Amino acid sequence: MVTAQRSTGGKMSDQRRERLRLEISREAARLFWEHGVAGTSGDQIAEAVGLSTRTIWRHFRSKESCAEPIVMQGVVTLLSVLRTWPREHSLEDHLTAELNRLRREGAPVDVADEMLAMKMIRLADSEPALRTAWLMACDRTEQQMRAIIGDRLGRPADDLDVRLHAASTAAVIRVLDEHIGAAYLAGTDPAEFGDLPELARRFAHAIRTATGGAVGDPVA
Amino acid sequence: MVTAQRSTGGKMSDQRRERLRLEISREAARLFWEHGVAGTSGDQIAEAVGLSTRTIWRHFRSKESCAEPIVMQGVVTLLSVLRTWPREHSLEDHLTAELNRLRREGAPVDVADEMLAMKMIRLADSEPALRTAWLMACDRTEQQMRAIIGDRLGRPADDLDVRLHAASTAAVIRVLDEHIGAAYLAGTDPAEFGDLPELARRFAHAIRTATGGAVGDPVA
DNA sequence: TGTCCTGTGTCACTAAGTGACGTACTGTCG
DNA sequence: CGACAGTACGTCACTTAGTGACACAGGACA
Repeated sequence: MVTAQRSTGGKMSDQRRERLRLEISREAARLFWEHGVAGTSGDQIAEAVGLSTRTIWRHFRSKESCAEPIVMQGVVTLLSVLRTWPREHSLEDHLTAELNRLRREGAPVDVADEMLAMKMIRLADSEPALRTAWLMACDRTEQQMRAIIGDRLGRPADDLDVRLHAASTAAVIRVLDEHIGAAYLAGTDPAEFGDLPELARRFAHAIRTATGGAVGDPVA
Repeated sequence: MVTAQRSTGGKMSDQRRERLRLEISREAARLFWEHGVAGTSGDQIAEAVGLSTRTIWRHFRSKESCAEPIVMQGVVTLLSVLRTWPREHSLEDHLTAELNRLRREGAPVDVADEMLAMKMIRLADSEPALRTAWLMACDRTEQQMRAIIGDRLGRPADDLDVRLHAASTAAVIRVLDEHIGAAYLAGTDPAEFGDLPELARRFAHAIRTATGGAVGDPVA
């Protein structure tokens, strides 16, 4: 009976674990933003989230890494949209349609979380510790892009070309995220980014360029 | 005591500072490889390089970051070659010519350092702490690529397109480095990578693809 | 009900990293 | 040459990130 996954056992589900990590991350990010990373202790994070300090270290390997889940929230939407990209659609069409649909039906991630993510990325400019967290989050993005692109190109995820395309794709997503987040926090008119089709077009164009056109078109 | 030649002036020159950081990094990397990161203490690094532990923390903000300089040695050659890329040459031609010239005249970086760099990148697969160091080194690569590409395209280094191209370029350099390093450490025949023109061609092609052709051709 | 199993709290402990202060060396000005 | 200024380094006390060990609570399952 080892084969079937014990979904409802005494063991904490992965989903629940992720939710807890996200909750810790939220409080940590808030404190980081208010008092800086150096000015925030593990004890403070633990107290803010209502857990013992020991439990914090059971869920995160370091203080900086507490920021990773919330920082990932800045790209999970895009990632989940890419994961459902049908082979017969172009990148532009799919992104536009899905982002529009999400806007209508309500985004899966909290707006406050996205704000926190932007703040962390902003803070990463001056705090090397947070920069590592952001880069690690982008690294995980890249891993997922390998699966998505590998699947789309009909090649293994560890194929060299797939890895190259995934790395470039993750890189441009990161840069666009940094750019948009910085502009947003700087007070640029949100309407400028509110135009979903334009936003989708920019992401799609950047990804298409970064992969030399290998990722973007419909595939047979 | 290390008592390295501190010949010039009251203030330590940036070059001397970098040399010292590299020396510390070498010992740290060697210890990380032999005993793992967790199995290496700051005291051990200090003793190995002949400095006090306090001085180690004056030069590095954390234990993991001690690996950054040596890990950077894996890309400094390529970076320095790219920095001297004349506008009227194609990427392929310049890379081939320069890498050949370096091979003839003797490489600027120690072979042992490159081996250590590969080992660190390898170790980064299993040690998250080292992965952050590797990613931070790649991040610095990206900063330098912004200057190189911005200069070549005749646009400011913080231009969005320049940043996108730089990010993609740094990403493919990273992936190729990981790929070649892993193969090398796995015992693949070095002759396979010893073919400089072929290696240069692969890097050039990857960069050209990752920038949609914007980086690679001669410019007027 | 009793027995696993797992997540968490408590406490003692190791080690990463910092602050403060003293010292030795080096170049500079008189 | 000698006093001065600046900087890198050593020493030591100290804070805090992070771990190991063990006990306890609560839910699943017989």
